[in-house]
Amino acid sequence: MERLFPIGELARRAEVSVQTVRYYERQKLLLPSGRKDSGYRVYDEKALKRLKFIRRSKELGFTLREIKGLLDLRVESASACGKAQKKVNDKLTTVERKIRGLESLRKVLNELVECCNRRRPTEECPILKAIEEER
Amino acid sequence: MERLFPIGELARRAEVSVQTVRYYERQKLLLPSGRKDSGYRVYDEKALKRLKFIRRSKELGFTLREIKGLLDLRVESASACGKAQKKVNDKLTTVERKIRGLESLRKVLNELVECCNRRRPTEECPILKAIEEER
DNA sequence: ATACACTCTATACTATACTATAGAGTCAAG
DNA sequence: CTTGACTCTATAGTATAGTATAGAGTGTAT
Repeated sequence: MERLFPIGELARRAEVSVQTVRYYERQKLLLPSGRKDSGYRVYDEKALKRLKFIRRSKELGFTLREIKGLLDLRVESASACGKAQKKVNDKLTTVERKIRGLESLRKVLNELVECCNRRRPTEECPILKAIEEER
Repeated sequence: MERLFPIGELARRAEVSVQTVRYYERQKLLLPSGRKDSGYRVYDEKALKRLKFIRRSKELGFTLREIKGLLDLRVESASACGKAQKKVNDKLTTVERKIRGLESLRKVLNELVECCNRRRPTEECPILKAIEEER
């Protein structure tokens, strides 16, 4: 028997607001595990994981629509793994491009720190050099 | 003498709309290099670089406010390099957390592909394993 | 000199992702 | 058995980041 908990606890543990959880439900991103007789939503640990995944993915620059796509990959994988493969590869391409962009930005930020450390503040240190890669 | 070009060419080359360029100007993110007598905006290659930087940063999940912060780092670096160092380090922390999140997501996506390749479609392949790291 | 693409300002509208509020019901500790 | 924190639905409002349109002027190729 897994422990169930109400929306307030879910929201607190995922560090989002209760309204946001209900909003995600309307957007079909996160359904409650069930309802009490009173109508109160109840959630389990899996729902909490899913909500944390949503929050973190948003921080990585995915829209709710894209996040839904990512979560659907899992659902489809059991029944139609082959069909989903192209989708997964598309997501991989996107993720890898984001990683390259961020690594380029990290490099330039590190160069900025170096400029400061070496007391050469008049150097160019151009942050615009970052993320110049073409698609 | 550097070649100057109008807003339409700038927008086309940065792959954004003309309205978006004017919107960024209102948000003080990108000023034209100058104006013609007619009032037409003119831009140079540096402005194009800046606009591309804005577009790419947005794809990496930064808000316009955050992008402004990144671009201001460069401006401040010449005059007050020392003072800006904490800011740069904060940005580095953010960027590195994003990279780790994306690498975790990439790992899970690769596992999904592997599951398909090995014809083991009934495995769990749980995408929820991704991005579980706590802050 | 005219036609057609481009630009100007100002304003209004849209999509996404929340956030707040009202008014009513529920839960649980003392 | 009450009181205070929590939850419910429904609806409205907000912030961000554009997008669209109107009405007027500009640039330039023929």
